[in-house]
Amino acid sequence: MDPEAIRRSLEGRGLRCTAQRYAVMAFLMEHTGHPTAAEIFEAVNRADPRSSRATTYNNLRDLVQAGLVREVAVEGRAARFDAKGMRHHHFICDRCGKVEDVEWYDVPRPASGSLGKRILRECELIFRGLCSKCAPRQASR
Amino acid sequence: MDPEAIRRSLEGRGLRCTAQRYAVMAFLMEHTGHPTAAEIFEAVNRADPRSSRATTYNNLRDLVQAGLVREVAVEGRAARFDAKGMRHHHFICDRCGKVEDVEWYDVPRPASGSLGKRILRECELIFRGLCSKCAPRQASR
DNA sequence: GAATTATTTAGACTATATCTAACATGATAT
DNA sequence: ATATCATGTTAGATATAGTCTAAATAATTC
Repeated sequence: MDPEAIRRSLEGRGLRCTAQRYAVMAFLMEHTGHPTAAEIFEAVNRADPRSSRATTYNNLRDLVQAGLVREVAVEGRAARFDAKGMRHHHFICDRCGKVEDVEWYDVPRPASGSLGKRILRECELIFRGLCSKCAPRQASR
Repeated sequence: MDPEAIRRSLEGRGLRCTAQRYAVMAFLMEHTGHPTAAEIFEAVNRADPRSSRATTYNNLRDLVQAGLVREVAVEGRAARFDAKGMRHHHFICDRCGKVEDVEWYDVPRPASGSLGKRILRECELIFRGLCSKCAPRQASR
């Protein structure tokens, strides 16, 4: 992943490219497995530069606000993050909570009448069920 | 709402119809505004029977597992619940976090190839943006 | 390089949810 | 009816996830 590209995408959104912020963004781009904030914090701190927990959360918040990162809320579990690269939908495993990407396809928008005065920003599709690891186990219970 | 119908739906799922559990279910059926666990706990305790916090959470978990209640995870906020009555999609306000229902319409399923060995249970659509209350305010910032 | 602004930090704090172990209740069998 | 047993409830402790604060540091601008 090109470091300059990351720097540019941060600065293009009005965010300074600090070592800590860069580390969060780079980690998300290299690890597409939807890590939690805690996992990102740990990963970033395995090597220099160090980053405090507050900074990791701050940077995740900033990156989400800037539209570079997506947060996926998972019921009863910590939020998970991914860099907004290629568009995709999400599959969440009922059993282990894993979040996986599902190939993108267009989703029909709701009739404008049912939205009223609301302003629609985005439309996401979430599939639920059992991931390929959990499916066999569940079947045998 | 018919108390007998609630009792039957609980027992049909192997859950005893206790006063506390009934209260949670009845509250959710009467209040379609997606309350949080804390709100449900408070509401149930405004009148008899009393219910502890743990019981409220236990019952919500049981009801979700039984498929009678849906949990909607909202980023950075407490989970919200609704009785699974009529099928609907959800609209979540970026600004105030409110969860609103959007009229149901069918969503095309993913190509079976992109699901692999996963077992698909359901498919939900989440719209994001600004609710009708927040839309005007945001425009003027 | 001084001033300004954004960012980072450790640790306290808040919010949300789960766990524990004792007790109560409802269902079943005798 | 009463004993038995599984299910449900409870208060409070504990865990987990995330935010806040105020001081220190780093980046940017003048």
